[in-house]
Amino acid sequence: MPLKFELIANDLQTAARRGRITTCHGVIETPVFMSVGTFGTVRSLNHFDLNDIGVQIILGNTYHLLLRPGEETLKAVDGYHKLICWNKPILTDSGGFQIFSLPHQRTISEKGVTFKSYIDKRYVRMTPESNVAFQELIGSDIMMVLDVCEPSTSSYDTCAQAMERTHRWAQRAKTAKTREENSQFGIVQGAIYENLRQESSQTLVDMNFDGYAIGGLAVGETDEERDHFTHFTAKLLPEHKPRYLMGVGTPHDLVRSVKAGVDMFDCIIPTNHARQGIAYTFQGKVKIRRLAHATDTKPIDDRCLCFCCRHFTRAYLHQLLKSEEPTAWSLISYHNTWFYERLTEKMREEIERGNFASFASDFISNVEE
RNA sequence: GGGGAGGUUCCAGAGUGGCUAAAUGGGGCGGACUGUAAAUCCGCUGGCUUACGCCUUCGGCAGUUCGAAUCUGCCCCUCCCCA
Repeated sequence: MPLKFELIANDLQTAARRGRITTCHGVIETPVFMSVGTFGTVRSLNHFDLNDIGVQIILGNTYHLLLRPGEETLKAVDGYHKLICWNKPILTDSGGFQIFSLPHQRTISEKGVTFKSYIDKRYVRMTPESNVAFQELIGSDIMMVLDVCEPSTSSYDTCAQAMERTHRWAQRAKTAKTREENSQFGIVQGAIYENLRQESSQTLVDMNFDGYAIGGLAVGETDEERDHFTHFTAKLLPEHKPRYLMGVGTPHDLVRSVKAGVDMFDCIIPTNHARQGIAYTFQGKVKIRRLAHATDTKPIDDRCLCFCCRHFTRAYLHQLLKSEEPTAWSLISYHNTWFYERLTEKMREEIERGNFASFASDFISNVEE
């Protein structure tokens, strides 16, 4: 059966809402942050870590999985959940973003896209239909349609054309879908043009997807534009379906976007920035590589209850980072993922308590970005 | 005591008459990263100045030269080998 989305509470002062998504692989409490696990693992964390942290759902990427392990392996092992030994929900991105963002050779036509594999240089073809078939083979709980992503700073005409193609591809993906248990989300495009966002939302809503993503943000626009278009687009999406803001973002982005009525997020920031030594806390960002932390015997955050903060000091993490020891990346990734999880958990509680607006404004004004 | 090597900007270490405020690393400081080809990338790092530029730097002192981190003499200091 397709996913079920229930609204548990609506904030009275903002568009924030508290919801619950039920999939074949379990329940997801929203707002939710989804950890990015492109290749089958949230980089430098293992499944025990993810379970301890309380990670509810991870992302996979159709583009990467098509190149490796590929169709044959996934068929042989009976899907991605089994391959990666993960029995909670998985959302798969279609790869639209990779086709847009990777600097390799590719040609995009109405039929689909052909690109050169960065692994073995072979040419790979992908159509909206083959993309769905592959995501069904993956066994994704939530499949994203193949979209056309443009930098948000592109011209109106470019963005309009990308959006229109995204719509046609969305319809084809919808038609190609054969399995009930793999839900499917449409992706709203339209860059930073209100009328395009409006048209895109309406068109996709008419196609009746299981949920809707706001795509094409965090690809070149300013923070203000991103915030504006998140609010603007979220409002256009149906109340009774999950809303997913793709690829976003910083802790501030999350709080602002929940306020706008977004239910789902994913972002590489907590794990990617962890590898650069950046730790996130309710007191702001901490750059562990700074000399100031070389002898700092405090944890990243002395109020944090995560494994890393309960056992290790900034001085130790600093030492590990300077020594390029992978343990640093795991520990800080652990902490950051824990922080994102606690942040979204906190937002869920505050929405339920009817206190979200004040929490959000405190967070935005007091926590250093 | 005899023989040898060397002292360069925070560190290591290039440079061995002008293109040198001095390569390259490291360290430090700052920045970027938002649907992960990221263990990545980009600045700055003697002083003053917005800048042009000026001033002070290559162990010390004294020379040679139009010009010296680079050549000469003396001095100081390190290290290695042999006794």
